[in-house]
Amino acid sequence: MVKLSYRRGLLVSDSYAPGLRYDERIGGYVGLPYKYYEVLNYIRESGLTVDDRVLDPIPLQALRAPRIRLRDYQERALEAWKRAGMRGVVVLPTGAGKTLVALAAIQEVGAATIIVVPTIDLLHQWKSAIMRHLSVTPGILGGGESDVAGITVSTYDSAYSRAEELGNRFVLAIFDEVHHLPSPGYMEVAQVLASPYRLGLTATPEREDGRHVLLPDLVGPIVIRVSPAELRGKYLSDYDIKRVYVSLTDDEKSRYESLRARLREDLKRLGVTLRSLEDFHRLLSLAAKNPVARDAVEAWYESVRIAVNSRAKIDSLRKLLAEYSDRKVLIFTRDTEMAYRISREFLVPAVTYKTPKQERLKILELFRKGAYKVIVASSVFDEGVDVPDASVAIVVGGYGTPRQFIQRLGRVLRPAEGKRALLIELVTKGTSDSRLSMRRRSGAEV
DNA sequence: TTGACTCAACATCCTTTGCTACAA
DNA sequence: TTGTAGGTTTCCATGTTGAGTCA
Repeated sequence: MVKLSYRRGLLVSDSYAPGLRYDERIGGYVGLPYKYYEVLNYIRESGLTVDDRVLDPIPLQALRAPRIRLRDYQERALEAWKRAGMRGVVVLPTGAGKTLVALAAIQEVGAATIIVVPTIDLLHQWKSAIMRHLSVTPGILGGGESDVAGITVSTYDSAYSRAEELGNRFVLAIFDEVHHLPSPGYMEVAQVLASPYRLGLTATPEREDGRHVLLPDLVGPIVIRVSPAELRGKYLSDYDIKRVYVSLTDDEKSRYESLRARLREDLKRLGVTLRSLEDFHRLLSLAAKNPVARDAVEAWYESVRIAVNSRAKIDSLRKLLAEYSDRKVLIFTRDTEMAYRISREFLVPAVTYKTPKQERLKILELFRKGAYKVIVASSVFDEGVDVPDASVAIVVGGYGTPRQFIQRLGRVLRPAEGKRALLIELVTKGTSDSRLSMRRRSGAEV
């Protein structure tokens, strides 16, 4: 008989299993609680019996709401997750109803569940979805609330600070926007939870730092992946993606070229070549001590700024806004400077991280009602914010990540009668901006 | 309760017209 | 005219958020 228990953020066993190590002080084998499922399976497969005292789930009132009706692809997602032992990541595009799949998973498991989300906005969205579809009031951890219940929604930060105390209280753990989970800090949330059943939700699992390779260990493998292209025209609005190429002005061009020459010269002096992201990281760490490296980084940063925020994009934007004056338009920029420049030039409201919360809500509300036809935003609307529907997205500037591109596209894909959405990318020819554009689209599959 | 503030954590951050070649 | 194809480590800047503190 093997004894298995949970003690202050640790899984404790009186006999060995993979993932556990011997601890002198405890006088037994210990490991991170997320190994519970594996350890339990290992012991059972070894033919031993287990005195399992790990989980102490919070009681959950019977879920009386009728079973959630799912669309065909949502049903496939749920089935794939169940087949994988109720562990894994479901990849669905923004607006395809990931939440419903998760709520159906809660009904399936029928036991204490924690849902972890990255923003307070999502905290509230989940709360209302749970009340609407499951007729249960969930506990809330985060945004000033601290209330634990059979179904609890928490921010990553609050879950992190209370993980030890809550580690063995939930049977199912759902991680919304699960691509955040592999970050060094948030990862500990997944590791301290003993929850044997796990569901990750995202539209874009891949991370620039490559840490998404940790997801199978923390949550489970990707069990289904549906791209926006598969749902267009039926469950998501049909769409077109266009590119509009612009050129630098003579003035910008000479500044851009002199900055690039400065960068090349600095790199030559340093004996550094930039062939990979690692090379660039090396340059960044060098810049902390070395003035030539610092100058190289400055020249690089400034040249990118010129390319991404070129004057011709403003002119091009003017034409596009006139052409689509009868439609709701979301403009996305790379930085706050360009967002405010566009806001001044076209007299449209701008939203950035500097916009006070109340003002942001007001702008979104007026956009929803149609009083505002155009909003310009930096990257604040990329994720975790309930942005009212628009039918045209104009990407003035952005990162080179497929994730941001997919998320921005997702902002115009909410289906409506007779709607055909449009995403227009403004790209400055012959500069690092075209490389960024290439990179973000190459991985996006849209 | 609110708002203003600070702090910590997270995310992004790469190649340059060359030299090839070929498909859409 | 545009797109294609690969190797693996700790922070120059800026942008963004949640939590905590204090008035």
